[in-house]
Amino acid sequence: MNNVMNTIEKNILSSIKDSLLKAKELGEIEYDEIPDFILEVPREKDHGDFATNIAMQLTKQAKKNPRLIAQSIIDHLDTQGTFIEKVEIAGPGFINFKLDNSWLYDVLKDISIKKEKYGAIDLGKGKRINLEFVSANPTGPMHMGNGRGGALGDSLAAILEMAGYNVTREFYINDAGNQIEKFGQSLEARYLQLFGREGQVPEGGYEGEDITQHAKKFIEIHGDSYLDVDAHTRRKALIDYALEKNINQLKKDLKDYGINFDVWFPEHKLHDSALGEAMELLNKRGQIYEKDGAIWFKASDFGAEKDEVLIRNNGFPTYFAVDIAYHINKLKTRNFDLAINIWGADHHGHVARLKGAMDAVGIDSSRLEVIIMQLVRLFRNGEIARMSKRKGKSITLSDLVEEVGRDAARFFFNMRSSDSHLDFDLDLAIKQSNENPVFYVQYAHARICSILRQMEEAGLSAEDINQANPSLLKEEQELDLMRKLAELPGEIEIAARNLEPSRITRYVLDVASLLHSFYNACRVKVEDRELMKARLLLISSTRQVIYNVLKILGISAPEKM
RNA sequence: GUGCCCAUAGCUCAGCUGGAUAGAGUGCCUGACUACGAAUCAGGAGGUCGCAGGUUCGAAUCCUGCUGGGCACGCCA
Repeated sequence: MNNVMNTIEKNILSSIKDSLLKAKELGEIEYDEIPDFILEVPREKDHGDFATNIAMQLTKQAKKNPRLIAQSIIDHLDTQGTFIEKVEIAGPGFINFKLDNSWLYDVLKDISIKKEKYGAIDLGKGKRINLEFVSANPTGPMHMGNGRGGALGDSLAAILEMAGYNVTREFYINDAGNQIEKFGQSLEARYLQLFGREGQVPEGGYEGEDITQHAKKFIEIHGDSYLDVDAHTRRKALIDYALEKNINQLKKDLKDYGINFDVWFPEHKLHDSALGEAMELLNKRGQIYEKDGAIWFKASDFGAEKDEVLIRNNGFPTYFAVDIAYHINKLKTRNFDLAINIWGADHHGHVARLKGAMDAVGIDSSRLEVIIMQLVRLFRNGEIARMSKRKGKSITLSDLVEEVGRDAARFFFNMRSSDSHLDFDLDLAIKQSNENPVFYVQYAHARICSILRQMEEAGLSAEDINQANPSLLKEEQELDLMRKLAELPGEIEIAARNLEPSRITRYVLDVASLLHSFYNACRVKVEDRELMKARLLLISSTRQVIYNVLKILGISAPEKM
């Protein structure tokens, strides 16, 4: 999908390259290869619409002052058929391109045609991505880390889809293994205790009130019928009951949070055959050995710090072994082009060995991307809040959504880049004022909708607006706003390449800010009917861009507030 | 002790593969509603980019060392 800005960049780049060739033929600039250089939108408006550092990058090869090189390039630059109006040398040797404003008018047309699709690019070319995120343990409720991971993952999925990838949102259900064992033992302990029998929550087990609640509810259904059966049967019944309830609760909480997964992948599926096949594969390739009664993977041969146990001396597989089988399933069995995992910082030590394991079984580990997300701290009254005041226990994701709302929660979690620690200010998130950035953006959207509603009073239809003449828009605030709207496809590309949704959050804040500036500087409802139509087209396009971005972020775009 | 992440305005953070005078929000100060939503806008003050070296036309950005904080180093997940 081509877009206005992209086309212009391509044209300027090819003009520069043509000019360089001519300069070379004339002996003005010597070079073997064109070095890497940048064509960017400069931060300073005085530096034009686009700028390049090509002349500075050529100094070494050309052995010439960059400003002289820049002059040669400009001398031979063919600007026919481009929007370039003026070219200047600036600073140490930048070449600044000032464009005719008419390119911005094309952007408005582009938006009015593409609508919800404006911003879409074909970077991904339909490549299949498996994006696994949240994957909270089904042994209890979700916490802040799951909230951040959920917001990050879902928005990243939307960005990648916008960038032309085919994305599967996946949740891995840890419904097997050691922690489920502990879960069962904890449930059993409470079950027995409720009948006055001896019961002990195991070391590292689950002490939370929710475990007791499960046991009580279980008793309401099954009474004492599991009191005198063997422990294995009793635990299995308790686990089956509580796990299903917890998983259903996870699904409900995530849905309330605006996240819908395509695949819920249960760990127990891997224990049938995938795990054995993975072990066999590693064995055939000579990547495992036995020591102290356990089976080890030679992870240190593949960039990890040390070797890792796959099968414990009690015969049970480790989490790591199952994870290897899971990622073989993703990248080989299901053959995704790329698997992206979002993990909390406390799992970062796992990255090198899992990538190593992929290489060891012959899967290119660059097909596995792990986003490490730093931890979240909640603040209330300027202090770290760990406990819910009302419930007296740790604050869950559903507590947070209940308190601040889904929009604020998702916006705040996507305001910071994933590798920076996130301080979540609860007081700010619930504030319905100008201090709260999520309201700032939503207000811009509602404000536009309000004006558009009044459009009919002026006897104008959406049709009339789309036929408006944008070249009437000449005010500084109008041009600035249009320039920003033009950047959306480029922002999507950078966010997709860097796997960084927070970039989009900041972008939409900029759009809202420029809209408000425009609004305060220019009236939309003016006497001049043609100008009014053009301005309506501008705000209607702005509304579309805000809407598209908020949709990516999973945040509502209210028409009234 | 070893590895990974972080350190930029009073506070919370941007700064895309090295580029021009380091930006935004918030807080503080001064202004703007008889006009489309003031949940808004315009302006001002506020910096040794943790410290010290190095690489080069150019470093907040890359390299090395140090300081301070987070996380991880288990036959847990």
